[in-house]
Amino acid sequence: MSIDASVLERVRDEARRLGVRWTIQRQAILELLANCGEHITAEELHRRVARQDHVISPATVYRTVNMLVEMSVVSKRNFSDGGASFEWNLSKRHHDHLVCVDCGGITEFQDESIEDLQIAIAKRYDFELGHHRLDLFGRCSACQRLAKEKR
Amino acid sequence: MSIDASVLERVRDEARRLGVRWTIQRQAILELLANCGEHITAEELHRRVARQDHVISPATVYRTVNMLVEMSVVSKRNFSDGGASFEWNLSKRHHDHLVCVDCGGITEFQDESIEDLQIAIAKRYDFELGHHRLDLFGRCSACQRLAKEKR
DNA sequence: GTGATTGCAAAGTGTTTGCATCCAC
DNA sequence: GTGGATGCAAACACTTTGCAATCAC
Repeated sequence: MSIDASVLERVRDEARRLGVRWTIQRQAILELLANCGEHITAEELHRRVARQDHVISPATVYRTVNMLVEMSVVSKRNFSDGGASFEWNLSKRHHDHLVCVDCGGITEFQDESIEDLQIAIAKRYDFELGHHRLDLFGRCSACQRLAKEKR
Repeated sequence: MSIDASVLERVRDEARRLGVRWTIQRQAILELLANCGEHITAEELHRRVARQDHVISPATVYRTVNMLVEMSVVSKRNFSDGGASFEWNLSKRHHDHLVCVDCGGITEFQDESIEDLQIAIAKRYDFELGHHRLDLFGRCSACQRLAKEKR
């Protein structure tokens, strides 16, 4: 399943409206981000665009993702040390993450009651809530099995 | 209110038990971490130890905090870009964070029902839950007032 | 044509590492 | 005395920036 092309067009048009020129590189990065579905680092993004055909410099990747973050098209996350990862923001409900500390795998989940509780907490502290992040770290079922076998 | 000295002694003894030598630098870093009460970056930690009296290199600060993270005495967090911060782990209940995007201020809070919900979610995904982090980003009440005045 | 965007290389951060010296044990 | 810890500087990984050439408009 790939993202509806009209969504990409809307991003492009919004960018143009802001006086931004639409280049092959930007289109390629946008498409990758929209369709990779997972969290992707700038480095990996660069590798994939370069593989497709066009030469692209890391600088352009960074400049573009920063622009997209600015436009709220993708969001930036710091799961751990090393590079940040980027994630497609549009056409997806808010969700949080289960991060496996063994394999690094990320499972997304969503839970309405947690969202509600967060709103209640923000209110309690007179805090004007923007976004939030909830990451649960632990061991996924596959890695649990693996760990048991090794024992 | 400063941390009970016996807690620091216990950390030192545990380190020695692991074959680690206890130096003036390590003692200074440990004390600062235990008593600063907030989240502190390696850079700030370095500045404060250096100010006290002893010369200390950034390398030593990094080596020491990494050791303390390894020992679970402090935990490391990546709130945003730039340096990670470190936070005293002992003698403190688990809590989460309200991060003000305007002033960068961090308010801690704890909420039992959120903790419970997280356990339920982990169970749902057959996930062996270790630690977790929940950060709410937004604007603290002081910055809300400031923003209103400017308008 | 004009000015924004690109690639490149250089500069910047934050953090780690190699090595000779030093010091806790 | 011995081996682990330190300071220093160099190396690192990730990201940003200056600049001339290029390309979208």
